[in-house]
Amino acid sequence: MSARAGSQRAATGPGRPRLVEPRRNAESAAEEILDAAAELFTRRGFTATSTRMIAEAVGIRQASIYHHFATKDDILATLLETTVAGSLDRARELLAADGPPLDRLLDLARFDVAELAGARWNLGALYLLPEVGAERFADFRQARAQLAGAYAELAADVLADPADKRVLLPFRLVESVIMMRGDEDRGQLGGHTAVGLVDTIVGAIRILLG
Amino acid sequence: MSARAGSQRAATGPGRPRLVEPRRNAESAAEEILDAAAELFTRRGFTATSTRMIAEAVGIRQASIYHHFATKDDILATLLETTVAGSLDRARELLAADGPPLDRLLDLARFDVAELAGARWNLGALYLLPEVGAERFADFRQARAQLAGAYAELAADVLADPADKRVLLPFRLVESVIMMRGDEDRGQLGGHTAVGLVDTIVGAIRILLG
DNA sequence: ATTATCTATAGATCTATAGATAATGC
DNA sequence: ATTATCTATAGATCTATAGATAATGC
Repeated sequence: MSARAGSQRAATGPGRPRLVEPRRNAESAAEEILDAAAELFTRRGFTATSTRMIAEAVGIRQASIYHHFATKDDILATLLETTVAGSLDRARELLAADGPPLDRLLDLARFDVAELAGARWNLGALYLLPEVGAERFADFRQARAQLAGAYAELAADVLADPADKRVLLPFRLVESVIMMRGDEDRGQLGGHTAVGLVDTIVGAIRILLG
Repeated sequence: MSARAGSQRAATGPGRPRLVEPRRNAESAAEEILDAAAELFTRRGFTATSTRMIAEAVGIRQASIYHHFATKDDILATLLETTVAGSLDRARELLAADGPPLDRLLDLARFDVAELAGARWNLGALYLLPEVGAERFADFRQARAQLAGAYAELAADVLADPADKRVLLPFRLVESVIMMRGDEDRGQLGGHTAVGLVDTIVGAIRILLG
């Protein structure tokens, strides 16, 4: 039984062989492309990342990307949708659930912060790309607005006052992990790590609404 | 005395005349370019904004930009440095000042939040551009890291414990105005405005460190 | 003479398409 | 036959430079 480091895909299957063996942790060519794009889009930005760079990071030719995605926009749209989907499902469950609103809010916050802090790349940084303001990504923006709305609704229940402007803060504290990770990646978060700050952020939400 | 709407520059002076009259609120051609670039970089991003778009927003030809800035990078570097300089000066004054650390921290926070919320464009969004990670902008990143350090130092004095991880939160709460304004610009901040949240954010910092 | 603009363009991209090639699968 | 890759390239940019032009200032 020959061991292969990591979980790179086998280089077999239909189609003309690649010039270079697969090296990304991914289960399909499309996922190799998404993984490389996630790394590059979060580090360098969307427009500043060319399809050639993505292809080189995967180990295929630039044109081969277009067998899996019709446009470069579609790659970003796929990344945005898959990263928000899990949080939004969880938010809807917790909105409909019973129990103290504070517990449900902190549950949601812990889930999101852990995901943002622990993902292989700083996927939350995709939300901050200015290009996401384009009409093409309106569906994603709406999903994210619904997630923000769920945070506000739970917080309003905790405070028993929907007019209290503090209802907006839990979502923003969760988002702050994105900036912390960005600074961490550039070695500018002092001795801290985003992962080590999960409890601090969740604790801050509890204090603020207490 | 003939009135001229706004404070556009007069179209006189040395040099070949423009094809179109100045229309930006600015005191020099360089500042017209910076104003247009600030609007476009914050809305669309750096790489996605071409020098031609900036020139059209000013009312000059694309090549004319290069009489005032040697490269496109220099335009962004100028914007970054001018926006962080005021905060950093204030932070240094407050670090050296007497008085309760909490008062000084809240003073700094109020100053920064008000500036971020009230500026003509969402200049804070420039800090979030992935392109700012490039070596070219290392000076700016260092200045911003020093600002973050000033917040942490004042917060550590308030808590009388530099190891308390909450020292990192005031700076992040201030930054959250950038995201709020971004959502506001896209009509996704509900009925709120970033300006209307200044007191909420400063109040949250007080609660967290109390 | 100096200045700030203009026109024109070189050279380097970048996205996406067309069509060839080399595997597997039936 | 189907699939996934490859090579080649069209057409549209984009940044920056070269040099002409039309003002003011001395």
